[in-house]
Amino acid sequence: MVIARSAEAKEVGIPMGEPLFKIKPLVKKFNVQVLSSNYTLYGDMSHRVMTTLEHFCPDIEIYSIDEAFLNLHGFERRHDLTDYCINIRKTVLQWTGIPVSVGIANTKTLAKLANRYAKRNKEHAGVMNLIDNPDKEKYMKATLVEDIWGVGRQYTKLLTKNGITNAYEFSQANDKWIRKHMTVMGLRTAFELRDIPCISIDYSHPSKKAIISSRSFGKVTSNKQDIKEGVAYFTTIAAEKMRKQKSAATLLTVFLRTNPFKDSPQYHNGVLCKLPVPTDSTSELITYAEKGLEQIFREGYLYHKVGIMLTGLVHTDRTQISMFDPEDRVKMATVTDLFDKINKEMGARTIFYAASGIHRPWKTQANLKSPKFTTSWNELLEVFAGEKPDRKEDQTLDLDEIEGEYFDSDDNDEYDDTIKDIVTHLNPDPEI
DNA sequence: TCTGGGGTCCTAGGACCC
DNA sequence: TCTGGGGTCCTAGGACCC
Repeated sequence: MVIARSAEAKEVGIPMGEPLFKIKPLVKKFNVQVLSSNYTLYGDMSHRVMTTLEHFCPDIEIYSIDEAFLNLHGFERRHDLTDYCINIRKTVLQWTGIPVSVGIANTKTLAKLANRYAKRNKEHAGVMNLIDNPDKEKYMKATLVEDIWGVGRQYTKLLTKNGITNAYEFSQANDKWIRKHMTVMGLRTAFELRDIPCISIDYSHPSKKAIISSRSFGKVTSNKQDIKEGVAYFTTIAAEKMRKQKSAATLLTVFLRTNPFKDSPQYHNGVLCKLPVPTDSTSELITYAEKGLEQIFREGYLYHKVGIMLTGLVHTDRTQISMFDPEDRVKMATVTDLFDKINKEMGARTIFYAASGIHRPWKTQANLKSPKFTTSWNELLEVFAGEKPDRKEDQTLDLDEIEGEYFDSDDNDEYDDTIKDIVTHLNPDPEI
């Protein structure tokens, strides 16, 4: 499915949200380069960009993988803000190869608006300053309501119906009307467009309140075993993410559904499991997730997607224990720690619960994935002077092949010893 | 005739964001 | 053949408490 496009792809008419098979002719005709998403690579590059930005301004809110707000308050005394940001842009490009655009304004909403023009209009060189800008009203009038940060599809419909079509008109609309129809969120947006800051910059990295892990299957399946594996797999992923932010879950939701784009019989359902004691243990969570699945699974449907969600998150240091808890939590924590350490040092899924599947036939397709150039030794970019030497292994190894090599290798004894070494190194207690 | 005032927690749904 | 994944905030209503 198309989830991001370059300017060139937009130009030849590649639409957002279309499944690839529907746009094959366009792709062929214009030789459009198609890539499966590679979040490891994007995460690493994002981190490099953000680190670069911190050189210029320590007060930074990392808003998403590709956006950040910098608080330049006070910088105007020593710098021309536009020049300063042109320099930021230049440096990010030089250090990371990533082109960025910068919008400058007194509020976040206006900065986002400015950014749109910085990005689109070549003449602005990627930077656009709306502070004391004589053309500010002109730009606001040229911005459709649907392009305002905080105005989505539904509000666009509502506003258009009421004769409000651009950002300027929205900023001038009646407060009571906005409050009534768009709640305080809408009113905050309107205030921000009037240059009154209502959305503060959040420098803290608040921990997540919910963690979801779900995926569409590469192929629909009615096989309960596959679905059970999927549930265990997604639970593993979510639990690892949760442990990284030192949280434990009190609630676990399991959900599954058939393919809504098909004419086949439809079914979707979810169930919320209350955990007796907040936990971050993968094995315990898998147990509950499987119990949840038992409750909602129905035979005879072609399932397309399953997932789990962890909520009611509390800090691991502040969990309420139970007097009647049958589990040995100390032992469980030791196992979990070791599990995470091995996977951190040896690579993801070096050790995993068999419940989460080995071959995972239901795996999502990602046939066109780019290499993890910056985070995997096996996938480093190679540069050759002259002709490329003959090599057995291809540079863009498929994950399956990597796993295959690993497990099929003849020297399994050596492999076992390595594992043993690592385990004793990490935890010298022979009991564990 | 006339029936208070101030809270919490939970769930579901709706809007938005990247 | 084939249609993404992961989040946040706000509101309203029901059930309950003192």
